[in-house]
Amino acid sequence: MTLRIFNSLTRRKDDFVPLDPDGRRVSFYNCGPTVYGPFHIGNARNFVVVDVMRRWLEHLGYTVHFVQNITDVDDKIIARAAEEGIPPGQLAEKYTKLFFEHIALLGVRPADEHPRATQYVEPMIALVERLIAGGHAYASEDGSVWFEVRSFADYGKLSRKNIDEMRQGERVDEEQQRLKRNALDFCLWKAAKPGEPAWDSPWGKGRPGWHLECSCMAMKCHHAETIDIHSGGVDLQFPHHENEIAQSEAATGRPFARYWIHNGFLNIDGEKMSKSLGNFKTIDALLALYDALTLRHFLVSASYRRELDFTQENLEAARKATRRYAEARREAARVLGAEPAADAWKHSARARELEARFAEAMNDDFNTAQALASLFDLVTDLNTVRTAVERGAGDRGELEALAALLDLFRGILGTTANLEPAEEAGLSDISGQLVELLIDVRAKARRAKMFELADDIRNRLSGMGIVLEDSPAGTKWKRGG
RNA sequence: GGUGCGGUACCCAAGUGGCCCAAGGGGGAGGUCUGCAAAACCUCUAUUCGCCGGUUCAAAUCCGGCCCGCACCUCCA
Repeated sequence: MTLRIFNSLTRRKDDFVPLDPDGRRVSFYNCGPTVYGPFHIGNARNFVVVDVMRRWLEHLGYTVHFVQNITDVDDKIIARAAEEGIPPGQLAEKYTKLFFEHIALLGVRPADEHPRATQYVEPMIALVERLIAGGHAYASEDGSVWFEVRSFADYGKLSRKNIDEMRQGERVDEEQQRLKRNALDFCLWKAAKPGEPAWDSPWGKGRPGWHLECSCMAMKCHHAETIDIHSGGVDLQFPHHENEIAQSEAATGRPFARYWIHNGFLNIDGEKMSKSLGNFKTIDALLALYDALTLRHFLVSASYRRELDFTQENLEAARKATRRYAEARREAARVLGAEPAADAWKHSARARELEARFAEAMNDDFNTAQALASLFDLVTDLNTVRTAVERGAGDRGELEALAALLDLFRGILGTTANLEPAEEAGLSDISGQLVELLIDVRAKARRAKMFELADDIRNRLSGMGIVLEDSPAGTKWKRGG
């Protein structure tokens, strides 16, 4: 069973075979954030789905070298810094820090490397010189350097755009048009205006163009001119990734990336979420409404290529779905008393069957939506076996196996217990003790068949957000409901 | 104008030639358990996959036409 990846370059699901002769090492590059503000849940979708892909590749036994850049110098950063009255570098630093904090809240692991554009200016300049030497780029009178699109025959191969059919001249900067030979030519090196962050270059003071960074850092960090996987949102397909291909391949004469992965947009109430539309939701704002497990589950509940609509109803459904497996796992832990061995699932035929279904789904272009079907079937079995064990009739080994398998699935999707809301938290020690006291009083009332009193206690606690659940083993309580 | 994506039950969402009278989640209905609830479990909730034709022994899946919605061609994950 091999992994198949939908490759934007071929528009097919291609078998995944890494370039590494041993077939073990995988070079993976994801376009990271431009740190001019906090990222939003739409950006988070990319970070999360790519995190899941990375985890799956590792699960399959690959050694993944995962690189995600941080664009810490760019027009928007400069503009925003001016608004806030602080140096651009300081603004970038602030939001870089916030980026790491926010991905951590969503359970997204940091990349193996997070190169920053400002640390790679030297090799970027070298790349520009190489392109000029090869006749693919030219400097304009202001000290900027442009990539000459018509010099690269394959231009448009990723986004299937034909240079002649594009709406040339529409919405273009007039000043830039004057400097460029062709409207589609894009900036490799941008001449600095006074006061802007700038580096010395053969063309004068300036800063690297956005597209250039990714080409340069992808090749540098992977020590290769061809990498295995390159990913980003669909909106980056054109022009960003198209331009990356053009400048990289024009320079090296080799394929730049072998598998191009593009995730679909996250809409909000049916409309595209974006920073420019201003309808975005940041992670900290969202975490006040939904727990991290819910957000992450929601983001993996549909296949990554599809559009996903962020609505209150959808999030509420996701929240309930996560409670289903979180609760099941907690109950299993309670009954088991000890953590199962990580590979305990291998001892159960049923678990192996569920694992095979999960793997089949994930190998089919990271189909997390379908993988979840296997996860939920597992949850049903887990609950059934757990109930049986509680009644002294079930197979403990089976319970351990299923619990271990649930951990495995959640580990791959990243919908792990550490993202769960702390349901029993939020009450001070004394309040918790008072709840216990009321439960004891109620138990006595029930034994005395004083059901009216018992129900009154339960109802009033429920009114305070404390839910009681009776079972043969005693009464449990939790917050919410 | 060009290039793509999508339309599957009340909602979300897999499935892209026979395993599909269509997975899974949410919601709803009934049941088991329970003093009653809750939770859990069981059953039911699309003979049908935007519409119309066609190909095929066989189509949600392929082809053609049409109707809707969305994105990209400009910074954007």
